[in-house]
Amino acid sequence: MASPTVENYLKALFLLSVEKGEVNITELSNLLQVKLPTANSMIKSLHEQGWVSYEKYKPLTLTPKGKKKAALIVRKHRLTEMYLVEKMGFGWEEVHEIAEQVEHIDSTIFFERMDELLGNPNVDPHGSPIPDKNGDMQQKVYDPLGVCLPGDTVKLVALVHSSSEFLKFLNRRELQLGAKLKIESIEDYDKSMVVSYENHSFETFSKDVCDALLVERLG
Amino acid sequence: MASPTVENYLKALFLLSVEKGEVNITELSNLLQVKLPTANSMIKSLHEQGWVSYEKYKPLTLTPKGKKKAALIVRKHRLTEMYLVEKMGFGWEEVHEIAEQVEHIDSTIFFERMDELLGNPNVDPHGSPIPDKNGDMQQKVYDPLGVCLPGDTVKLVALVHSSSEFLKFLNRRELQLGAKLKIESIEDYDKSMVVSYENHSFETFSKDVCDALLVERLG
DNA sequence: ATAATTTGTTAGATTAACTAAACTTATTAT
DNA sequence: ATAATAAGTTTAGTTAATCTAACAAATTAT
Ligand SMILES: [Mn+2]
Ligand SMILES: [Mn+2]
Ligand SMILES: [Mn+2]
Ligand SMILES: [Mn+2]
Repeated sequence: MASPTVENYLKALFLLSVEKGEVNITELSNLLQVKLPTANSMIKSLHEQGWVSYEKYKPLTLTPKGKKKAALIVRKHRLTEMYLVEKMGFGWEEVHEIAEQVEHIDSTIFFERMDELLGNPNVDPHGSPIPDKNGDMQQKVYDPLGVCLPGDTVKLVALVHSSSEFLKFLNRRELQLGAKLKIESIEDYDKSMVVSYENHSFETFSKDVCDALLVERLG
Repeated sequence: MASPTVENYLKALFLLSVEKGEVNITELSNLLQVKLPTANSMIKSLHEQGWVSYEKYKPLTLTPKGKKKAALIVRKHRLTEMYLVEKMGFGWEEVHEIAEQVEHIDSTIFFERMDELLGNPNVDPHGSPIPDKNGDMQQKVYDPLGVCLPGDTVKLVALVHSSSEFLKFLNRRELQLGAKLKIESIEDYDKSMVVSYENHSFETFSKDVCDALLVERLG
């Protein structure tokens, strides 16, 4: 059994390679909040154990075995977040911290029961995909709101990142996944957008926010 | 924050001192499945950190601080077991292993939400008391079925131990907490008892089993 | 092409949790 | 009272995970 520490490294490698492709040790050490030599020596050990492909001074990749292992941890994390929101009434900004711990629980039945009770969801409360039992994850490619045009009607389906600050920002504006947004106008100067949804008319979102909101075009 | 290892030591000390009063290091090391010197050096460290009162060659006791800490871990364990049974549909024989891990999760809101959703239970699925938020646990003193007499009618309220083998034994006989038992007769030779309950008439239980079933007298 | 900067590696140390082996103290049996 | 056994302690050593400091390689800027 891999330790929680090892599991966190594998998960970090997986998530970084999903968003970037290549992973270098500096990014990894930043994400995990450890010093570079710590990550370096852990990588050597992960390499020896067959989780990671590694050559000195080259970028890192997970082996197929490592990738599957990591995906199954991500699965546990995201199922947990979904369970916490759907069955225990937590807000989407509260669940990551808890899931960060629950993901290390070693119990097949526990996560299978969660999955059943949730009706086999394929996305988490932030719209991120949940890998299946084989560790296969299909990452859909969505447009950020930022690339849409005035007059477009879109549905909010996922987020680029899910920091609790960002989630609380969205909470304050009552913006949830599934919301239908209409783009009223775009400010040419700073690319901020004025949008309407539900009972919010003419909310203004900065470019930063727009680029973090992933949408599906409607109609 | 105490590590899971330290938490398991504190919990073990707490549970051993509830059932025996005094704790010696050998029992502790047996329960935790570590060698005697391992437990010995951990005890020195727990002593230095103020969790345990300790003098060489003397039995161990938790300090008030250690006792409270331990009780709150037991609280998390037992709330978890209750949640798994009541809200997730697990059998009482399946939950201990999972709770053994979940008890180490560091999240006030998580366990408070569990407690709420369960309606602030004060016993776990095996009838063991759940310490309150201050770490106070009132251990009720029940009679084992073994001390009852023919003709007595009693209610099963708790178990002396909850090994999954014992729980599966009870499952096979459809005997659950809350069941009303009538003692039909006692075999003088081996002190085994013939009891009736629900739609089970004349089940025979060995002395060992009778001593592990805690009951409340009725009528 | 050389220098400066960034990135990655190695060496040496620390702490937590564990072990086996040797030793000491306490308890029990003769 | 002495010997035997059980219980507890110490010593020396391992592995995992971390750190700081020093060094080396690769990349980027001049
Ligand atoms: Mn998360
Ligand atoms: Mn984690
Ligand atoms: Mn239990
Ligand atoms: Mn535990």
